[in-house]
Amino acid sequence: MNIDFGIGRSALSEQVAQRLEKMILSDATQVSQKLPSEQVLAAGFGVSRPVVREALTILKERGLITQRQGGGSYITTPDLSQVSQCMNRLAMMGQITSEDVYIARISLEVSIIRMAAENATAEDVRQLQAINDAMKTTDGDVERRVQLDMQFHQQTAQIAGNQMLAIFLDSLNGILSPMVAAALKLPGAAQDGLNYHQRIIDCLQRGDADQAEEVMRQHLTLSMRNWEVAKETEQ
Amino acid sequence: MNIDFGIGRSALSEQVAQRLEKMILSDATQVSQKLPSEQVLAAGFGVSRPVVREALTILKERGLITQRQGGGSYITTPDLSQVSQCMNRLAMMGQITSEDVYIARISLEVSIIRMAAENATAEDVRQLQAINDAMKTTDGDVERRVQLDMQFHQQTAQIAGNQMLAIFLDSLNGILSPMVAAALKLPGAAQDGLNYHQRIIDCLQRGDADQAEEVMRQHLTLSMRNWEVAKETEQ
DNA sequence: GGTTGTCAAGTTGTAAGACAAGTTTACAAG
DNA sequence: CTTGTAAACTTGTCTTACAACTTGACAACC
Repeated sequence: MNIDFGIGRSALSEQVAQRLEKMILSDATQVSQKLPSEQVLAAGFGVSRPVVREALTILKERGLITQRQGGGSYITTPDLSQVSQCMNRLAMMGQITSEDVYIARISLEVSIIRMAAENATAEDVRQLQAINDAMKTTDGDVERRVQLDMQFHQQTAQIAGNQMLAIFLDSLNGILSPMVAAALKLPGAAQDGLNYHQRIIDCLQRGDADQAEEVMRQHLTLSMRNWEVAKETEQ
Repeated sequence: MNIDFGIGRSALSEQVAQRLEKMILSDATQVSQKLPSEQVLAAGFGVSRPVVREALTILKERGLITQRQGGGSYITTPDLSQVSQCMNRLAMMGQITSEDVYIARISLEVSIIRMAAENATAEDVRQLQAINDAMKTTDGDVERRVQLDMQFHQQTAQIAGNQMLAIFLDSLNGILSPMVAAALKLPGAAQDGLNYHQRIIDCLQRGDADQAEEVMRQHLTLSMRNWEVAKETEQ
């Protein structure tokens, strides 16, 4: 055995993974297609089955394939939440500061709300209103309140209709959630948030992008200040 | 053997990976610390060595550890480029449209250049000028020209001083590069870009954030139009 | 003919043992 | 104290084996 298919002798599994990834990414029409069995792949690449398994584990982690025991390996499209998970790890390892995240949030959402105001339909406005109404009935349940809050802002990104910006915003949620939760502890902050949301909804209904942008900027700037204060008092 | 440490019987390696990840992320001070050997881990979790190896492969893919043959496994901080790689895969698999990416770019860079104008030092301006000067001497070499172009914009993000926005912008580069390269094929586009860059540099030197924002928006909007035209003529 | 139950083949998940390749450590020689 | 070497340790790969699960075909039955 040990037939050499042009693969060097170090980091074998990495190289096999790279080859397979190239094959998969080269043609997006292959989604849901079945991969050859691990045995066949091992024979084809001239390596052992464990090496192929490691390569497939890497691809699985990258979201390019899914495996079912006894079923086989199938090509899939990566999940959008991967970016978010990546970001959370970066934050956990101290690579990103909370201030930067919040400032980035403001930049993103100001752009998003402008686009949302230009695109919003009556149905869109109704959904936002429903979320904001639900937030009014969460007295005490901070976790639920924060969840709905995030959902409100994520919904504006959906209305804006830009997938890229939606992914960016989503990638901040994991880091933002505890910060928003802390900011909500300040007296009046919860009601303030509701009011701002309502004003934003009204802007979207009128299609007033300029005003929506201004209100959102105020809303998030104040929210960031609240978080800073809450952080100080905790220490 | 087969001692049960509380881990179920399906997706063993996933569960081991999750446990190890929690241990690693729980304390950021453990960076560069050595993990127990695969044998010890296997014994500790009550699983076989291949299972531990798969778990470590997952962590390696997530950038949380590095392994050296004969040396051991060490905890590391994930690379910032991981987000970029993620995004490239999403784009490759057709999850993101090029239009969305370019619009997101404009949103990001408009915010970035404002912050950059407020922070820029004389040294920062000098570096930007150096990049732009280098771009003037790349006649014909489109690849080099695009590379410097991206570097110019990435440098503004560094000047802005927000790590989060810098990561976002960097994550677009892989998708943006071929688009910028296509746009540069139009007559006059290259010279136009240089002029816009120069105007932006001047704004930063004066600390004129409003003007910088306006010029950047013009620059990128025109660049996007050029790409759209170039794309049409190619087909 | 259509449906269903059963079985065999194929596939992934896990285990165990072995060796190769590289690193680290300890110790002895200088 | 330095240096060289050997032993122990660790990761990388291979092989074999079996368990768990899925798929597909085939036969029995309605």
